[in-house]
Amino acid sequence: MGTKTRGGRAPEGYDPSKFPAFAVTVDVVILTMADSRLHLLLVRRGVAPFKGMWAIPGGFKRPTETLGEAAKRELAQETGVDSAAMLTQFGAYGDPGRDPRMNVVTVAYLAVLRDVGAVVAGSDAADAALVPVSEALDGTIELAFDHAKIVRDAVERVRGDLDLTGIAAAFVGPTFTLAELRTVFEAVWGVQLDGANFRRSVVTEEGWVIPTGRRARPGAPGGKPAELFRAGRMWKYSSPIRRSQPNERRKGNS
Amino acid sequence: MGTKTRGGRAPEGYDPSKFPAFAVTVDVVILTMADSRLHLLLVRRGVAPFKGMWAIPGGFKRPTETLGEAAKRELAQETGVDSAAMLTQFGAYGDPGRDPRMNVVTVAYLAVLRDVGAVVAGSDAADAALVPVSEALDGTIELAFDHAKIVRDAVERVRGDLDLTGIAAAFVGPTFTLAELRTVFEAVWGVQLDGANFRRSVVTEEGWVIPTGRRARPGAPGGKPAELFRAGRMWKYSSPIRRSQPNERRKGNS
DNA sequence: CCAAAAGTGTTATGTCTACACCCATGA
DNA sequence: TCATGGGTGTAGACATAACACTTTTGG
Repeated sequence: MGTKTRGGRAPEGYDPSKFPAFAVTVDVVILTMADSRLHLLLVRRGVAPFKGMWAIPGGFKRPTETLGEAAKRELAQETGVDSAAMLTQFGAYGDPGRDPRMNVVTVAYLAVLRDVGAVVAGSDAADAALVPVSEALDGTIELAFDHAKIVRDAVERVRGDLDLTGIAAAFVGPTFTLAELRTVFEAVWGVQLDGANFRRSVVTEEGWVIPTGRRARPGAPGGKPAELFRAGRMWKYSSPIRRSQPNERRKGNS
Repeated sequence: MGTKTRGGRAPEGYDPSKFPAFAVTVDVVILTMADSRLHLLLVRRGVAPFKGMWAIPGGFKRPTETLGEAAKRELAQETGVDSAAMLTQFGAYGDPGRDPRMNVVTVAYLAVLRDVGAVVAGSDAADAALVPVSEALDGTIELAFDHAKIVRDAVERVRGDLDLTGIAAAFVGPTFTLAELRTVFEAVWGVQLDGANFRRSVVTEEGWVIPTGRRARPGAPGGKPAELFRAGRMWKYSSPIRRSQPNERRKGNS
């Protein structure tokens, strides 16, 4: 950050000790899988503005905590989940007038959880709900503030990160079948994936999934018991232009 | 954003009208190519704290402008570049104590330009400099505040975005040779790329570069004149797990 | 003519897709 | 034993990396 710089040239009109005051909030987009679809945790606002409208959970940052700690605190308050849940900062929003009361800049985090369903069911159903993201994206559910845009950005982030980071594993349990993991990819990307090829991609690629010896029990209709895996380091860097590591360093060609 | 929500349950200890006040600043990491290496524009701080130390340009956000507008304004102030330069928000930083004077949250932007060299040379050389990013990353140049981390994050962002967005084109002129473009990839990724294969990747992939009929004049040592291209829409979504669009929708396999 | 850089051809190797087929289970 | 999903095999299509070769310039 830092006040205006550049020596004495071009004074900025800002005295470092007289800066415009902002409220800083942290909002958390909480995503989870339910019913094979991507869902979003929303809370109903109890106070003006936008009273009674759905919004993503959030609150003021405290001067004594980091942004990440604030996000973790909000997540724990809303869901009771205290763990090292996957929390990713993905954007800051500060348009003038986005909050009619005052100047607010919000820093948005993405949290990926499993089993939020139980959490929501356990809390007061009137003011917290798990809704399909599609309904938030297409406007079926109207959101307070600029939260519609924030949710759009969050979903875009998940789509892009899914195959580059281990974020997919956060949607499923500590151990999971490849069918479960595949469902995450299918829901987030909105496509159908071939189970056979998906398995090969994911088990071939180093560091994605680690087989536990165990197998899951099949569901009602039977079927071969699926292998159970746990998450690996999951890291992958794909790219249209391949990096080459030739024997001799080459420049250009010829 | 939004005050604490969730009906009347669990009052937060925060009155919406009595929020902690923060200064919000916008910092811009300005990257450019020089001497076939990735460079970074730094300014020397003229005021405490960190007086005399190098820092990335930045300044207070005004309540009447968006974060993006603030970044654009800072960029223009520092470089004179007013154009629709590639400006990407990539992070927010708000650790307590990151600014010893007050509570500051900064939103960081990445700007990619060409020809910053001329701009820097034109200004007072004592308080602005173009330095290789490697020197900022390895600590050869010590930066004020948490700017070292901000620069690291910016470079990481460019590395990831290079082949997914059109950001590479922002490093070169409105028209460019493929050798110039390749130099960007090589500098940012720190690799050597085969010129022949690079050309194929980039001209085959739809929407990356568009041939102008013209050719560049070869340099001193001669060589065939290179074709001049301009940037296309440049978009690409690569992924380790392929999306398939089968004739019939399939689920799983069998 | 020579060196240097741009651009094209070529080939072995690897990866991906689609789908056939086998396996293990519940009912 | 039948339906259902899990898991393996595989052939053709396609993409990639490495490098030989041709083209076009400056000196």
